Amino acid sequence: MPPAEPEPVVPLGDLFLRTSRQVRQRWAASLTPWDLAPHQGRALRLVAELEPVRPGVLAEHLRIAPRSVTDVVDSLEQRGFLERRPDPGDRRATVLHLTQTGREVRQAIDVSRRVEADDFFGRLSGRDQTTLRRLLLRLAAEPPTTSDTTTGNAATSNSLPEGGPR
Amino acid sequence: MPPAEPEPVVPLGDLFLRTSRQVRQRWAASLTPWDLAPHQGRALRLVAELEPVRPGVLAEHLRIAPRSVTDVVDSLEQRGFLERRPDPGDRRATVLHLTQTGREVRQAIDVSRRVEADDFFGRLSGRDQTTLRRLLLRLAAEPPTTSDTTTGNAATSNSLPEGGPR
DNA sequence: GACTCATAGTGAGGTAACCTCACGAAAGCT
DNA sequence: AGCTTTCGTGAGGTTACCTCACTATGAGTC
Repeated sequence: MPPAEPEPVVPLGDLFLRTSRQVRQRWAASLTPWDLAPHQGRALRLVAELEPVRPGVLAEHLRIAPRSVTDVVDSLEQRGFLERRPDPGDRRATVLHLTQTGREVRQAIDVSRRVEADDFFGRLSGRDQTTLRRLLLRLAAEPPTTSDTTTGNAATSNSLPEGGPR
Repeated sequence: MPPAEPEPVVPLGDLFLRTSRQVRQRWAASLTPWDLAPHQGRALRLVAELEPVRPGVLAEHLRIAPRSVTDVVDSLEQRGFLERRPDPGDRRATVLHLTQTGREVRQAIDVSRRVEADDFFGRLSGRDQTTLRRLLLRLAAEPPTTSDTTTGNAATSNSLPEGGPR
């Protein structure tokens, strides 16, 4: 037999990324009615989740530099989705609160998002969805080993202070 | 107990995105030895795949505007990974070819990439990997619904001409 | 209570990856 | 021949990030 089949098997990683792009597209689509960028959506959700939260903490959760959070918060505050209040316990600090509008929008997005997800993953049977969840949980679970390349920095869970190479 | 539990079950979409972030991180890591950005890696791979390819076509595959391809190509040409040659059949046009270096780098990245993927997905049993592939294939398969613009293009959806809302 | 050092948020200014618009050169149609 | 389209790119804009430097405050030490 001559040379083996070219084996056009798509590598798992490629497949995964290709699929995730669709998921991201849908998530972005859930935001368009409010004309929000994905990163704003993420911030909104996090603020809702951590409700009285300081910008610095938000920065950690978003994995961006504190300075960048200022901008995101600016944009959301300007839109009336959240507001800055002085932190009663520390006069250097600020705490972020959702406004009523912000809360409503957040919820509406959440619904739309869930609808999108159900639609997308609904193409799998219930059993398959459960399986997928199990597999993903296992993959997402542990910050995998090291296999570190560039300067022994903590690879995967890279906290924000490092200005990662973009 | 009146109000039901908040059900802290992570939505599938979230889980998926969270996992995909790790995959992307690894893919980016495969590129750092050559100091390439992900979008450069993608371009390199595509050029290798379509070998004598015109910038415009590359733009479609990358789903970015033709003008943006010029920049990407500039950067890769400057690094000596590919070169522009006049298109013999159309003197307005240009065709892109990988250089020898480009070809080598492309291949090295490919290997590194596969290693990363194996490492990551290796946390699943062989059976589970097969299952995952099956599920992903089903999800990635058909660009569900949505009005198709350019007839049955294999593309996921949105071809480039639309400047998406950013 | 004053000294020192760390921390919170932000102004100034930079970069990278995109974008649109406009344009010259060549191609294609009639 | 003209008219229209297509190819790639110059010019200039936007966005989402970044670092550095700074003020105001807090916390620890004497």
